[in-house]
Amino acid sequence: MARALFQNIYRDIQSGIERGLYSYQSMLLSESELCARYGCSRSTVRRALSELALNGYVQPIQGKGVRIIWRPQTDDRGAPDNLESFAERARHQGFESTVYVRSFERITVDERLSQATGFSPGTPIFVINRVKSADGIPVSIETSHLLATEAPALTPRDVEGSLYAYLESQGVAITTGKRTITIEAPNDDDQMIFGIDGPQAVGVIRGHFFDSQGIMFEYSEIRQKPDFFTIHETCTRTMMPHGTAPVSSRH
Amino acid sequence: MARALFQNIYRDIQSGIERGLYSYQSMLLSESELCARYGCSRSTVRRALSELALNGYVQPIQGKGVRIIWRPQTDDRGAPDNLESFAERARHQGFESTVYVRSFERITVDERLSQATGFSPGTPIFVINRVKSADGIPVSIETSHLLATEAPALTPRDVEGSLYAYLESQGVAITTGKRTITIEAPNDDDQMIFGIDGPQAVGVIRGHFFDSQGIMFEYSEIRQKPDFFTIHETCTRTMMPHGTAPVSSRH
DNA sequence: GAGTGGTCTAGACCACATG
DNA sequence: ATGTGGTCTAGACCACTCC
Repeated sequence: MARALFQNIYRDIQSGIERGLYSYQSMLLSESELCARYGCSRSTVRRALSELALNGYVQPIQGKGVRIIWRPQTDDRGAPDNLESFAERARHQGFESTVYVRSFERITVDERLSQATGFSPGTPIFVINRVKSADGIPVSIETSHLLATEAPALTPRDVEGSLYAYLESQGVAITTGKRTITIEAPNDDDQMIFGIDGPQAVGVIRGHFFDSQGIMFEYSEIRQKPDFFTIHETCTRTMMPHGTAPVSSRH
Repeated sequence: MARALFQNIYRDIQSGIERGLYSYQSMLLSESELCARYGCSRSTVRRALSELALNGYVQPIQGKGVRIIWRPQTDDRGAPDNLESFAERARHQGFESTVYVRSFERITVDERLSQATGFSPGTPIFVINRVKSADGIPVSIETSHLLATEAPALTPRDVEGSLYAYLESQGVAITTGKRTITIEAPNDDDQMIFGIDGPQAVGVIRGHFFDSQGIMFEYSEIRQKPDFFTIHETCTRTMMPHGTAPVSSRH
Protein backbone atom coordinates (compact mmCIF):
# COMPACT_ATOMS: atom_id res chain seq x y z
CA MET A 1 0.00 0.00 0.00
CA ALA A 2 0.97 3.59 -0.38
CA ARG A 3 2.93 5.06 2.45
CA ALA A 4 0.80 7.93 3.61
CA LEU A 5 -2.45 7.36 5.41
CA PHE A 6 -4.39 9.94 3.44
CA GLN A 7 -3.34 8.16 0.26
CA ASN A 8 -4.86 4.92 1.45
CA ILE A 9 -8.06 6.71 2.30
CA TYR A 10 -8.04 8.39 -1.10
CA ARG A 11 -7.57 5.10 -2.89
CA ASP A 12 -10.21 3.40 -0.81
CA ILE A 13 -12.87 6.01 -1.45
CA GLN A 14 -11.84 6.38 -5.08
CA SER A 15 -12.19 2.69 -5.75
CA GLY A 16 -15.50 2.69 -3.90
CA ILE A 17 -16.74 5.36 -6.26
CA GLU A 18 -15.39 3.73 -9.40
CA ARG A 19 -16.79 0.40 -8.34
CA GLY A 20 -20.22 1.91 -7.94
CA LEU A 21 -20.29 1.40 -4.20
CA TYR A 22 -21.08 5.08 -3.93
CA SER A 23 -23.28 6.20 -6.79
CA TYR A 24 -23.41 9.42 -8.79
CA GLN A 25 -25.18 12.19 -6.92
CA SER A 26 -25.33 10.28 -3.66
CA MET A 27 -23.76 11.50 -0.46
CA LEU A 28 -20.51 10.16 0.86
CA LEU A 29 -20.12 9.35 4.53
CA SER A 30 -19.61 12.51 6.55
CA GLU A 31 -16.14 13.57 7.58
CA SER A 32 -16.70 12.49 11.15
CA GLU A 33 -17.98 9.09 10.03
CA LEU A 34 -14.93 8.69 7.83
CA CYS A 35 -12.72 9.60 10.79
CA ALA A 36 -14.32 6.82 12.78
CA ARG A 37 -14.11 4.39 9.89
CA TYR A 38 -10.43 4.96 9.20
CA GLY A 39 -9.52 5.67 12.79
CA CYS A 40 -7.74 8.92 12.05
CA SER A 41 -8.10 12.62 12.59
CA ARG A 42 -10.29 14.93 10.60
CA SER A 43 -7.38 16.64 8.86
CA THR A 44 -6.26 13.39 7.35
CA VAL A 45 -9.71 12.60 6.05
CA ARG A 46 -10.00 16.12 4.69
CA ARG A 47 -6.67 15.80 2.92
CA ALA A 48 -7.98 12.77 1.07
CA LEU A 49 -11.30 14.44 0.32
CA SER A 50 -9.69 17.57 -1.06
CA GLU A 51 -7.68 15.54 -3.55
CA LEU A 52 -10.79 13.64 -4.54
CA ALA A 53 -12.55 16.95 -5.13
CA LEU A 54 -9.60 18.17 -7.17
CA ASN A 55 -9.90 15.17 -9.42
CA GLY A 56 -13.60 15.54 -9.96
CA TYR A 57 -14.74 12.61 -7.86
CA VAL A 58 -16.63 14.46 -5.18
CA GLN A 59 -17.84 17.88 -4.21
CA PRO A 60 -18.16 19.00 -0.61
CA ILE A 61 -21.19 21.13 0.22
CA GLN A 62 -21.07 23.13 3.38
CA GLY A 63 -23.68 22.22 5.92
CA LYS A 64 -24.84 19.22 3.91
CA GLY A 65 -22.17 16.72 3.10
CA VAL A 66 -19.97 15.44 0.33
CA ARG A 67 -21.61 14.61 -2.96
CA ILE A 68 -20.34 12.12 -5.51
CA ILE A 69 -20.07 13.73 -8.94
CA TRP A 70 -18.25 10.99 -10.79
CA ARG A 71 -19.95 8.57 -13.10
CA PRO A 72 -18.57 5.72 -15.13
CA GLN A 73 -20.11 6.67 -18.49
CA THR A 74 -18.79 10.17 -18.65
CA ASP A 75 -15.59 9.91 -16.73
CA ASP A 76 -14.65 6.55 -18.15
CA ARG A 77 -11.30 5.78 -16.79
CA GLY A 78 -11.22 8.05 -13.81
CA ALA A 79 -9.35 11.24 -13.35
CA PRO A 80 -6.51 11.55 -15.80
CA ASP A 81 -3.06 11.51 -14.44
CA ASN A 82 -2.06 14.78 -15.93
CA LEU A 83 1.54 13.85 -16.30
CA GLU A 84 1.19 10.37 -17.68
CA SER A 85 3.41 9.57 -20.62
CA PHE A 86 2.46 8.64 -24.13
CA ALA A 87 3.10 4.99 -23.45
CA GLU A 88 0.88 5.02 -20.40
CA ARG A 89 -1.83 6.86 -22.26
CA ALA A 90 -1.70 4.54 -25.24
CA ARG A 91 -1.78 1.52 -23.01
CA HIS A 92 -4.80 2.91 -21.21
CA GLN A 93 -6.55 3.12 -24.53
CA GLY A 94 -5.57 -0.35 -25.57
CA PHE A 95 -3.12 0.53 -28.33
CA GLU A 96 0.17 -1.07 -29.06
CA SER A 97 2.58 1.84 -29.07
CA THR A 98 5.89 2.05 -30.85
CA VAL A 99 8.53 4.71 -30.98
CA TYR A 100 10.91 5.53 -33.83
CA VAL A 101 13.86 7.79 -33.16
CA ARG A 102 14.39 10.11 -36.14
CA SER A 103 17.24 12.13 -34.75
CA PHE A 104 19.28 12.38 -31.63
CA GLU A 105 21.91 15.02 -31.02
CA ARG A 106 23.65 16.83 -28.28
CA ILE A 107 23.95 20.57 -28.68
CA THR A 108 24.39 23.78 -26.77
CA VAL A 109 21.54 26.23 -26.41
CA ASP A 110 22.03 29.42 -28.38
CA GLU A 111 20.23 32.71 -28.03
CA ARG A 112 17.45 31.85 -30.44
CA LEU A 113 16.77 28.43 -28.95
CA SER A 114 16.82 29.95 -25.52
CA GLN A 115 13.80 32.04 -26.40
CA ALA A 116 11.82 29.05 -27.59
CA THR A 117 12.78 26.57 -24.94
CA GLY A 118 13.36 28.57 -21.83
CA PHE A 119 16.83 27.10 -21.27
CA SER A 120 19.64 29.55 -20.65
CA PRO A 121 22.08 30.10 -23.53
CA GLY A 122 25.09 27.85 -23.18
CA THR A 123 23.19 25.02 -21.56
CA PRO A 124 24.06 21.59 -22.98
CA ILE A 125 20.98 19.71 -24.06
CA PHE A 126 19.87 16.69 -25.99
CA VAL A 127 17.52 17.30 -28.89
CA ILE A 128 15.52 14.23 -29.66
CA ASN A 129 13.02 13.82 -32.44
CA ARG A 130 10.74 10.83 -32.33
CA VAL A 131 7.66 9.55 -34.06
CA LYS A 132 5.18 7.63 -32.03
CA SER A 133 2.74 5.20 -33.52
CA ALA A 134 -0.31 3.46 -32.22
CA ASP A 135 -1.02 0.11 -33.84
CA GLY A 136 1.47 1.02 -36.56
CA ILE A 137 -0.07 4.36 -37.50
CA PRO A 138 2.03 7.46 -36.81
CA VAL A 139 0.07 9.61 -34.40
CA SER A 140 2.55 12.07 -33.02
CA ILE A 141 5.87 13.71 -33.68
CA GLU A 142 7.70 14.70 -30.56
CA THR A 143 10.72 16.92 -30.21
CA SER A 144 12.26 16.90 -26.77
CA HIS A 145 14.87 19.29 -25.52
CA LEU A 146 16.39 17.62 -22.54
CA LEU A 147 18.81 19.05 -20.02
CA ALA A 148 22.02 17.06 -20.62
CA THR A 149 23.10 17.16 -17.01
CA GLU A 150 19.90 15.44 -16.04
CA ALA A 151 20.77 12.30 -18.01
CA PRO A 152 24.44 12.52 -18.99
CA ALA A 153 24.67 8.99 -20.34
CA LEU A 154 21.60 9.14 -22.52
CA THR A 155 21.81 7.17 -25.77
CA PRO A 156 19.41 6.88 -28.71
CA ARG A 157 18.52 3.42 -27.51
CA ASP A 158 17.30 4.77 -24.19
CA VAL A 159 14.64 6.86 -25.87
CA GLU A 160 13.24 4.05 -27.99
CA GLY A 161 10.92 3.29 -25.15
CA SER A 162 9.37 5.75 -22.78
CA LEU A 163 11.60 8.73 -22.10
CA TYR A 164 9.97 9.26 -18.76
CA ALA A 165 10.41 5.66 -17.76
CA TYR A 166 14.12 6.02 -18.46
CA LEU A 167 14.37 9.25 -16.53
CA GLU A 168 12.58 7.81 -13.56
CA SER A 169 14.94 4.84 -13.63
CA GLN A 170 17.74 7.40 -13.38
CA GLY A 171 16.15 8.96 -10.35
CA VAL A 172 14.60 11.93 -12.12
CA ALA A 173 11.05 12.57 -11.02
CA ILE A 174 8.83 14.72 -13.16
CA THR A 175 6.90 16.85 -10.77
CA THR A 176 5.39 19.86 -12.46
CA GLY A 177 4.47 20.50 -16.05
CA LYS A 178 3.21 23.59 -17.80
CA ARG A 179 1.60 23.00 -21.14
CA THR A 180 0.18 25.07 -23.93
CA ILE A 181 -2.17 23.49 -26.42
CA THR A 182 -2.86 24.95 -29.84
CA ILE A 183 -4.10 23.92 -33.25
CA GLU A 184 -1.80 24.66 -36.13
CA ALA A 185 -1.38 24.09 -39.82
CA PRO A 186 0.69 21.03 -40.63
CA ASN A 187 4.32 21.63 -41.56
CA ASP A 188 6.33 19.59 -44.04
CA ASP A 189 7.25 17.02 -41.44
CA ASP A 190 3.66 16.58 -40.43
CA GLN A 191 2.51 16.08 -44.01
CA MET A 192 5.26 13.65 -44.76
CA ILE A 193 4.66 11.53 -41.70
CA PHE A 194 0.93 11.77 -41.27
CA GLY A 195 0.33 11.60 -45.03
CA ILE A 196 -0.67 14.19 -47.60
CA ASP A 197 -4.28 13.13 -47.62
CA GLY A 198 -4.14 13.27 -43.90
CA PRO A 199 -5.15 15.91 -41.47
CA GLN A 200 -5.54 19.55 -42.39
CA ALA A 201 -4.45 20.60 -38.95
CA VAL A 202 -2.47 19.20 -36.07
CA GLY A 203 -2.70 19.58 -32.35
CA VAL A 204 0.43 20.99 -30.80
CA ILE A 205 1.32 20.62 -27.17
CA ARG A 206 4.31 22.57 -25.96
CA GLY A 207 5.43 21.91 -22.46
CA HIS A 208 7.95 22.90 -19.84
CA PHE A 209 8.66 20.21 -17.30
CA PHE A 210 10.27 20.48 -13.90
CA ASP A 211 11.91 17.80 -11.80
CA SER A 212 11.57 17.29 -8.08
CA GLN A 213 14.27 19.88 -7.50
CA GLY A 214 12.32 22.54 -9.32
CA ILE A 215 14.77 22.49 -12.22
CA MET A 216 13.35 22.76 -15.71
CA PHE A 217 14.77 19.72 -17.43
CA GLU A 218 12.64 19.37 -20.53
CA TYR A 219 11.00 21.45 -23.17
CA SER A 220 8.98 19.41 -25.57
CA GLU A 221 6.85 20.00 -28.61
CA ILE A 222 4.38 17.32 -29.53
CA ARG A 223 2.58 17.52 -32.84
CA GLN A 224 -0.34 15.23 -32.85
CA LYS A 225 -2.64 13.77 -35.46
CA PRO A 226 -6.14 15.13 -34.81
CA ASP A 227 -7.93 11.79 -34.61
CA PHE A 228 -5.62 10.80 -31.81
CA PHE A 229 -5.75 14.10 -30.06
CA THR A 230 -7.83 14.02 -26.92
CA ILE A 231 -7.26 15.79 -23.68
CA HIS A 232 -9.29 15.40 -20.54
CA GLU A 233 -9.31 18.06 -17.89
CA THR A 234 -10.90 18.44 -14.53
CA CYS A 235 -10.99 21.91 -13.10
CA THR A 236 -12.15 23.17 -9.79
CA ARG A 237 -12.81 26.73 -8.91
CA THR A 238 -10.44 27.26 -6.08
CA MET A 239 -10.98 29.78 -3.40
CA MET A 240 -8.39 32.02 -4.96
CA PRO A 241 -10.00 35.06 -6.56
CA HIS A 242 -7.99 36.63 -9.33
CA GLY A 243 -9.83 39.68 -10.58
CA THR A 244 -7.79 42.33 -8.85
CA ALA A 245 -4.32 41.62 -10.07
CA PRO A 246 -3.39 43.46 -13.23
CA VAL A 247 -2.82 41.17 -16.15
CA SER A 248 -0.34 41.26 -18.95
CA SER A 249 -0.49 39.15 -22.02
CA ARG A 250 1.28 38.62 -25.27
CA HIS A 251 -1.35 37.00 -27.42
CA MET B 1 -9.33 41.55 1.24
CA ALA B 2 -10.32 37.98 0.83
CA ARG B 3 -11.89 36.41 3.83
CA ALA B 4 -9.65 33.49 4.60
CA LEU B 5 -6.18 34.00 5.98
CA PHE B 6 -4.53 31.47 3.70
CA GLN B 7 -5.97 33.35 0.75
CA ASN B 8 -4.29 36.55 1.79
CA ILE B 9 -1.01 34.74 2.17
CA TYR B 10 -1.48 33.14 -1.24
CA ARG B 11 -2.16 36.49 -2.86
CA ASP B 12 0.73 38.13 -1.12
CA ILE B 13 3.26 35.53 -2.17
CA GLN B 14 1.76 35.28 -5.64
CA SER B 15 2.06 38.97 -6.26
CA GLY B 16 5.57 38.91 -4.86
CA ILE B 17 6.49 36.30 -7.43
CA GLU B 18 4.75 38.01 -10.32
CA ARG B 19 6.29 41.32 -9.37
CA GLY B 20 9.74 39.78 -9.44
CA LEU B 21 10.32 40.18 -5.75
CA TYR B 22 11.10 36.50 -5.70
CA SER B 23 12.87 35.46 -8.85
CA TYR B 24 12.75 32.31 -10.95
CA GLN B 25 14.74 29.47 -9.39
CA SER B 26 15.32 31.29 -6.13
CA MET B 27 14.18 29.98 -2.79
CA LEU B 28 11.14 31.31 -1.01
CA LEU B 29 11.24 32.01 2.70
CA SER B 30 10.97 28.79 4.68
CA GLU B 31 7.67 27.73 6.14
CA SER B 32 8.70 28.70 9.63
CA GLU B 33 9.82 32.13 8.45
CA LEU B 34 6.52 32.59 6.68
CA CYS B 35 4.72 31.61 9.88
CA ALA B 36 6.58 34.33 11.72
CA ARG B 37 6.00 36.83 8.96
CA TYR B 38 2.27 36.29 8.75
CA GLY B 39 1.81 35.48 12.40
CA CYS B 40 -0.04 32.25 11.82
CA SER B 41 0.36 28.54 12.21
CA ARG B 42 2.27 26.30 9.89
CA SER B 43 -0.85 24.63 8.50
CA THR B 44 -2.16 27.91 7.23
CA VAL B 45 1.09 28.73 5.50
CA ARG B 46 1.17 25.25 4.04
CA ARG B 47 -2.35 25.61 2.73
CA ALA B 48 -1.29 28.70 0.80
CA LEU B 49 1.90 27.05 -0.42
CA SER B 50 0.11 23.97 -1.65
CA GLU B 51 -2.21 26.07 -3.79
CA LEU B 52 0.76 27.98 -5.15
CA ALA B 53 2.40 24.68 -6.06
CA LEU B 54 -0.80 23.52 -7.73
CA ASN B 55 -0.79 26.59 -9.92
CA GLY B 56 2.81 26.23 -10.96
CA TYR B 57 4.25 29.11 -8.97
CA VAL B 58 6.35 27.17 -6.60
CA GLN B 59 7.78 23.75 -5.89
CA PRO B 60 8.56 22.49 -2.40
CA ILE B 61 11.67 20.33 -2.04
CA GLN B 62 11.93 18.24 1.05
CA GLY B 63 14.85 19.09 3.25
CA LYS B 64 15.77 22.14 1.19
CA GLY B 65 13.04 24.66 0.82
CA VAL B 66 10.50 26.03 -1.60
CA ARG B 67 11.70 26.97 -5.06
CA ILE B 68 10.10 29.51 -7.34
CA ILE B 69 9.38 27.98 -10.75
CA TRP B 70 7.34 30.78 -12.26
CA ARG B 71 8.73 33.26 -14.71
CA PRO B 72 7.12 36.17 -16.47
CA GLN B 73 8.19 35.32 -20.03
CA THR B 74 6.82 31.82 -20.08
CA ASP B 75 3.91 32.03 -17.73
CA ASP B 76 2.79 35.47 -18.78
CA ARG B 77 -0.52 36.00 -17.18
CA GLY B 78 -0.11 33.92 -14.08
CA ALA B 79 -1.97 30.84 -13.11
CA PRO B 80 -5.06 30.36 -15.19
CA ASP B 81 -8.27 30.31 -13.32
CA ASN B 82 -9.36 27.13 -14.92
CA LEU B 83 -12.99 28.01 -14.95
CA GLU B 84 -12.83 31.52 -16.26
CA SER B 85 -15.40 32.40 -18.86
CA PHE B 86 -14.93 33.44 -22.45
CA ALA B 87 -15.49 37.09 -21.57
CA GLU B 88 -12.88 36.96 -18.83
CA ARG B 89 -10.45 35.19 -21.10
CA ALA B 90 -10.98 37.62 -23.95
CA ARG B 91 -10.62 40.57 -21.65
CA HIS B 92 -7.41 39.11 -20.31
CA GLN B 93 -6.07 39.03 -23.81
CA GLY B 94 -7.17 42.53 -24.64
CA PHE B 95 -9.94 41.74 -27.10
CA GLU B 96 -13.31 43.33 -27.36
CA SER B 97 -15.68 40.41 -27.15
CA THR B 98 -19.18 40.25 -28.49
CA VAL B 99 -21.84 37.57 -28.36
CA TYR B 100 -24.55 36.83 -30.90
CA VAL B 101 -27.39 34.55 -29.91
CA ARG B 102 -28.31 32.34 -32.88
CA SER B 103 -30.95 30.27 -31.19
CA PHE B 104 -32.57 29.90 -27.83
CA GLU B 105 -35.09 27.24 -26.96
CA ARG B 106 -36.47 25.33 -24.07
CA ILE B 107 -36.83 21.61 -24.54
CA THR B 108 -37.01 18.34 -22.68
CA VAL B 109 -34.13 15.90 -22.79
CA ASP B 110 -34.89 12.75 -24.77
CA GLU B 111 -33.07 9.46 -24.76
CA ARG B 112 -30.62 10.41 -27.48
CA LEU B 113 -29.75 13.80 -26.01
CA SER B 114 -29.36 12.17 -22.63
CA GLN B 115 -26.47 10.11 -23.97
CA ALA B 116 -24.68 13.13 -25.32
CA THR B 117 -25.27 15.54 -22.50
CA GLY B 118 -25.45 13.44 -19.41
CA PHE B 119 -28.80 14.89 -18.33
CA SER B 120 -31.51 12.41 -17.41
CA PRO B 121 -34.30 11.95 -19.96
CA GLY B 122 -37.26 14.16 -19.17
CA THR B 123 -35.15 16.95 -17.73
CA PRO B 124 -36.20 20.40 -18.92
CA ILE B 125 -33.26 22.34 -20.33
CA PHE B 126 -32.43 25.43 -22.31
CA VAL B 127 -30.48 24.90 -25.49
CA ILE B 128 -28.59 28.01 -26.43
CA ASN B 129 -26.47 28.51 -29.50
CA ARG B 130 -24.20 31.49 -29.59
CA VAL B 131 -21.38 32.84 -31.70
CA LYS B 132 -18.64 34.69 -29.92
CA SER B 133 -16.41 37.18 -31.63
CA ALA B 134 -13.23 38.91 -30.69
CA ASP B 135 -12.73 42.30 -32.30
CA GLY B 136 -15.55 41.48 -34.70
CA ILE B 137 -14.15 38.17 -35.94
CA PRO B 138 -16.13 35.05 -35.07
CA VAL B 139 -13.88 32.81 -33.03
CA SER B 140 -16.16 30.31 -31.41
CA ILE B 141 -19.54 28.67 -31.67
CA GLU B 142 -20.94 27.58 -28.37
CA THR B 143 -23.89 25.34 -27.70
CA SER B 144 -24.97 25.25 -24.08
CA HIS B 145 -27.39 22.81 -22.57
CA LEU B 146 -28.50 24.39 -19.37
CA LEU B 147 -30.60 22.89 -16.60
CA ALA B 148 -33.82 24.89 -16.72
CA THR B 149 -34.44 24.67 -13.00
CA GLU B 150 -31.13 26.37 -12.41
CA ALA B 151 -32.25 29.58 -14.15
CA PRO B 152 -36.02 29.38 -14.64
CA ALA B 153 -36.43 32.94 -15.84
CA LEU B 154 -33.66 32.86 -18.42
CA THR B 155 -34.29 34.93 -21.54
CA PRO B 156 -32.29 35.32 -24.76
CA ARG B 157 -31.25 38.72 -23.59
CA ASP B 158 -29.61 37.29 -20.50
CA VAL B 159 -27.20 35.24 -22.57
CA GLU B 160 -26.08 38.11 -24.78
CA GLY B 161 -23.41 38.81 -22.25
CA SER B 162 -21.57 36.29 -20.19
CA LEU B 163 -23.70 33.30 -19.31
CA TYR B 164 -21.64 32.67 -16.23
CA ALA B 165 -21.95 36.24 -15.06
CA TYR B 166 -25.72 35.90 -15.29
CA LEU B 167 -25.72 32.60 -13.44
CA GLU B 168 -23.55 33.97 -10.68
CA SER B 169 -25.88 36.94 -10.35
CA GLN B 170 -28.63 34.35 -9.82
CA GLY B 171 -26.67 32.69 -7.07
CA VAL B 172 -25.37 29.79 -9.13
CA ALA B 173 -21.71 29.13 -8.53
CA ILE B 174 -19.80 27.05 -11.02
CA THR B 175 -17.56 24.86 -8.97
CA THR B 176 -16.30 21.90 -10.93
CA GLY B 177 -15.86 21.35 -14.64
CA LYS B 178 -14.84 18.31 -16.62
CA ARG B 179 -13.68 19.02 -20.12
CA THR B 180 -12.63 17.04 -23.13
CA ILE B 181 -10.63 18.69 -25.86
CA THR B 182 -10.41 17.34 -29.38
CA ILE B 183 -9.61 18.48 -32.88
CA GLU B 184 -12.27 17.82 -35.45
CA ALA B 185 -13.16 18.51 -39.05
CA PRO B 186 -15.32 21.59 -39.48
CA ASN B 187 -19.03 21.00 -39.93
CA ASP B 188 -21.36 23.12 -42.06
CA ASP B 189 -21.96 25.60 -39.29
CA ASP B 190 -18.25 26.02 -38.74
CA GLN B 191 -17.56 26.62 -42.42
CA MET B 192 -20.39 29.09 -42.72
CA ILE B 193 -19.39 31.09 -39.71
CA PHE B 194 -15.63 30.85 -39.76
CA GLY B 195 -15.53 31.11 -43.57
CA ILE B 196 -14.83 28.56 -46.28
CA ASP B 197 -11.28 29.68 -46.80
CA GLY B 198 -10.87 29.45 -43.12
CA PRO B 199 -9.57 26.72 -40.93
CA GLN B 200 -9.40 23.10 -41.99
CA ALA B 201 -10.01 21.97 -38.46
CA VAL B 202 -11.60 23.30 -35.33
CA GLY B 203 -10.89 22.80 -31.67
CA VAL B 204 -13.78 21.33 -29.77
CA ILE B 205 -14.19 21.58 -26.04
CA ARG B 206 -16.98 19.58 -24.51
CA GLY B 207 -17.66 20.13 -20.87
CA HIS B 208 -19.82 19.06 -17.98
CA PHE B 209 -20.18 21.66 -15.28
CA PHE B 210 -21.32 21.31 -11.73
CA ASP B 211 -22.67 23.93 -9.34
CA SER B 212 -21.84 24.33 -5.68
CA GLN B 213 -24.47 21.72 -4.83
CA GLY B 214 -22.77 19.12 -6.97
CA ILE B 215 -25.59 19.24 -9.52
CA MET B 216 -24.61 19.08 -13.16
CA PHE B 217 -26.24 22.15 -14.60
CA GLU B 218 -24.54 22.60 -17.94
CA TYR B 219 -23.27 20.59 -20.82
CA SER B 220 -21.57 22.71 -23.41
CA GLU B 221 -19.86 22.22 -26.72
CA ILE B 222 -17.52 24.94 -27.86
CA ARG B 223 -16.18 24.85 -31.39
CA GLN B 224 -13.27 27.16 -31.73
CA LYS B 225 -11.36 28.70 -34.61
CA PRO B 226 -7.81 27.34 -34.49
CA ASP B 227 -6.02 30.68 -34.44
CA PHE B 228 -7.92 31.57 -31.32
CA PHE B 229 -7.56 28.21 -29.74
CA THR B 230 -5.06 28.22 -26.92
CA ILE B 231 -5.21 26.32 -23.70
CA HIS B 232 -2.77 26.63 -20.85
CA GLU B 233 -2.40 23.91 -18.31
CA THR B 234 -0.41 23.41 -15.19
CA CYS B 235 -0.14 19.90 -13.86
CA THR B 236 1.46 18.59 -10.75
CA ARG B 237 2.25 15.03 -9.96
CA THR B 238 0.51 14.55 -6.70
CA MET B 239 1.41 11.98 -4.16
CA MET B 240 -1.30 9.67 -5.40
CA PRO B 241 0.31 6.68 -7.05
CA HIS B 242 -1.66 5.32 -9.97
CA GLY B 243 -0.64 1.82 -10.87
CA THR B 244 -4.29 0.93 -10.80
CA ALA B 245 -5.79 4.35 -10.95
CA PRO B 246 -4.84 7.91 -11.45
CA VAL B 247 -4.32 11.27 -10.02
CA SER B 248 -4.52 14.99 -10.18
CA SER B 249 -4.30 19.34 -11.18
CA ARG B 250 -5.23 20.48 -11.52
CA HIS B 251 -5.26 23.94 -13.78
C1' DG C 1 -30.16 22.53 18.30
C1' DA C 2 -27.64 19.10 16.01
C1' DG C 3 -24.94 17.98 12.24
C1' DT C 4 -22.19 19.31 8.34
C1' DG C 5 -18.15 21.25 6.03
C1' DG C 6 -14.43 25.52 6.31
C1' DT C 7 -10.72 27.54 8.80
C1' DC C 8 -7.12 27.65 12.14
C1' DT C 9 -3.99 26.43 16.07
C1' DA C 10 -0.12 24.20 18.69
C1' DG C 11 2.33 20.58 18.89
C1' DA C 12 4.34 16.09 17.55
C1' DC C 13 7.13 12.84 14.84
C1' DC C 14 9.22 11.58 10.46
C1' DA C 15 12.28 11.80 6.13
C1' DC C 16 15.50 14.30 3.92
C1' DA C 17 19.44 17.70 2.99
C1' DT C 18 23.37 20.20 4.53
C1' DG C 19 26.91 21.32 7.43
C1' DA D 1 23.05 18.47 14.80
C1' DT D 2 20.14 21.63 12.70
C1' DG D 3 16.86 23.12 9.51
C1' DT D 4 13.76 21.94 5.92
C1' DG D 5 9.42 20.09 4.15
C1' DG D 6 5.75 15.80 4.83
C1' DT D 7 2.39 13.73 7.74
C1' DC D 8 -0.70 13.53 11.52
C1' DT D 9 -3.28 14.61 15.88
C1' DA D 10 -6.74 16.76 19.05
C1' DG D 11 -9.17 20.36 19.65
C1' DA D 12 -11.32 24.90 18.71
C1' DC D 13 -14.49 28.18 16.51
C1' DC D 14 -17.20 29.57 12.54
C1' DA D 15 -20.89 29.41 8.74
C1' DC D 16 -24.17 26.87 6.89
C1' DT D 17 -28.30 23.50 6.40
C1' DC D 18 -32.06 21.15 8.14
C1' DC D 19 -35.39 19.85 11.50
